[in-house]
Amino acid sequence: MANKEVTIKDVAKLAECSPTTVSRVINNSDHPVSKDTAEKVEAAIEKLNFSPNRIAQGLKSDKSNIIGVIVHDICDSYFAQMVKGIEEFISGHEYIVNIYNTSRSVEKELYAVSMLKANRADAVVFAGGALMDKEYEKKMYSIVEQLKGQGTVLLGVTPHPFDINNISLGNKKAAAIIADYLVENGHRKIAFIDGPEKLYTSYLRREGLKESLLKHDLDLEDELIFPGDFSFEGGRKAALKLLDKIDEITAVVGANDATALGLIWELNNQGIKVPSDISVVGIDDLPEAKYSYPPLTTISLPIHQLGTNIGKYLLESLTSDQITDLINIEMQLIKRKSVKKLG
Amino acid sequence: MANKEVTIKDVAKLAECSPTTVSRVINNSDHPVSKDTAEKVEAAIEKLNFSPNRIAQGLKSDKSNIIGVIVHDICDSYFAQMVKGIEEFISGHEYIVNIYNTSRSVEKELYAVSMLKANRADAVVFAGGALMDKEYEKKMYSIVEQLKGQGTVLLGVTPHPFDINNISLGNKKAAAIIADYLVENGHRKIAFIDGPEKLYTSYLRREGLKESLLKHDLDLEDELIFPGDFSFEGGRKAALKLLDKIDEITAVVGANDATALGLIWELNNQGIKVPSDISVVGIDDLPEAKYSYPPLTTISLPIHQLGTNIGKYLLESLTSDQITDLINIEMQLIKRKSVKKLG
DNA sequence: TTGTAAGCGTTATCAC
DNA sequence: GTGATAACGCTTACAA
Repeated sequence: MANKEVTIKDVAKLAECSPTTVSRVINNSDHPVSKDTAEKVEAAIEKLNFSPNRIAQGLKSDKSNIIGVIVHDICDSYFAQMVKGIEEFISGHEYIVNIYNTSRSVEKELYAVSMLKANRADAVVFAGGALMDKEYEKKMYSIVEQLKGQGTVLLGVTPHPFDINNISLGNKKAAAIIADYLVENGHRKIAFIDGPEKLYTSYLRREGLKESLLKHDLDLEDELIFPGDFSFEGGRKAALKLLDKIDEITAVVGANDATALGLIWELNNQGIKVPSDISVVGIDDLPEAKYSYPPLTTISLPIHQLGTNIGKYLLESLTSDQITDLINIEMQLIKRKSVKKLG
Repeated sequence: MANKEVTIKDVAKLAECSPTTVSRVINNSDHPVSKDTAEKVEAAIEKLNFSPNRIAQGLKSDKSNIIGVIVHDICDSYFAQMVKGIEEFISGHEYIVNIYNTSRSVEKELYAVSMLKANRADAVVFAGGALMDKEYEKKMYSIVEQLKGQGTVLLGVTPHPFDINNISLGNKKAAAIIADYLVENGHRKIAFIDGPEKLYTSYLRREGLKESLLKHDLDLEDELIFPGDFSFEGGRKAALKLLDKIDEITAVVGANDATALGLIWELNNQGIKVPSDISVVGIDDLPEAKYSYPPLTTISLPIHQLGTNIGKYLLESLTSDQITDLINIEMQLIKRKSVKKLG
């Protein structure tokens, strides 16, 4: 910007009419405009390469056309998929998709939300899971309420500790399905590579596994829960720590696919065969999950489709008055080659 | 938005002063304000949870605080890295990072740019390579000129066919380094898996390889150039086509890492050993390149750092008057295990 | 069918 | 130190 901008006035002057008329033309207003003037206006717009200043329109209409998307890490395939889905749907409808990477830092989450508030975002998607942190909960609660006061459409993926519409991803259920499947295949001693410590999603997946195992009278022992961080590297490191207990266990569940993939890689690297020596399962079904050695058995959460659903939901909430459908995500156990059936 | 927004007037009323004074406080203006009133204003801001409407500020100051980033596909690790780098730097400075996925479609590229124009973006990064397409060149040229007229800061990664500041990634040089290395290792018959057809980056990498091979009196034969699309899947498909010629060639260059990785995977899958049966090289050095079987020899382009450099450059161009440094990217041959030294 | 004027929330200019 | 007022580019009553 900064330089000289073509405004509605310039168009009006060239078309020899008032700015009002120009406005009516560009907005296809139902207020009548004679064909003659309309054509003159169109011609002027064309000639001047005019496009209405959406900032100004936004100020007037009390809409920013900004949709904030808060993720933990766009380099994580999981988030990239989701963001892409959202963007596909939303950005084609003249919205600005504004992303924030927070690295699961409380500070950055708060920063993102305050920016979004200051920019009067029309909608905000909390695409990353909630943080289990007192400060996060308290301050987020407050600012989210302010956002609501502004009329912002809010949507969370997985539960969040403030009062917004949350899409359930069925994290507990996913882990439960895995537990059942593993037990069904004769596994009794199962280890778990955890997700990020403060992340609620980690908690849900861990507890889901624990609870379901308990139903089979099995324990997820504390010393078989290894720390992780939802990353490939985290999975690799966990594999190294797992080595000590490798003879005690027959299967490992990674808190997500990235973890499971890193796990498999390092296990292979250490000469341990998957699944003959040990079985591995993940959650997410990332595109790369089918290309590991062996291909990863996992739970598919259709993340990209979730993204487009989110986009659709937002668009409906923002523009139409009809009640929008709930968003349902169907998960599915994808049986590939990383689990062995035990005698 | 839509509901009731807290404005500077509300703050003024509560602090018993004029909006002007409030404005001076929130902007740390050098215009004097008594300590007393300043405190009352601060208190009122606190109490009302006021944050200035950046849309309105933008209208006034002729700045949108929007930085557009146009990529081909955010799910592509290459772009995810770059966007993350840009976002890290930029978004912390109160800018809105607005991304567009264009899937290398002329239409979507144009759409993105016109949106960015309408939103009076302060800066636009053409993060994806240029398309080799007449319509793209012509229409882009026109709208880019309009953007320039608005004072938008423009930056291209790799050359673009319109007059903007472009960062050279050294695509030709990267391919040349690979050619030299392969020849040095005794390879004479080399195949190439191409990138997307209309993409200028593909052209550069292909020509770089061709030219450098020629210096060694070697030919990159047309029938040894296989189509690809910069994706893992594309690499896999190419591997299948390559099978026919497998006995003629000793090495394959993937136009990027994703391609090379897909190639290696499918080659393994077909029982062909890398590098003992055939050598494979990529370009980019994605994080995942070191985890293939065998780890991929490639050229490292520090994409994430490039992203932060871009962020820095934009910020400087936008805010400071001092001349900004050029952005230099150092490439490097990363020798891993996918190339065999021939007799 | 067209146009005038007020106002969206902010800030720069110019008084006082 | 403080505050009216106009203006940014646009839209929306309200007139004509």
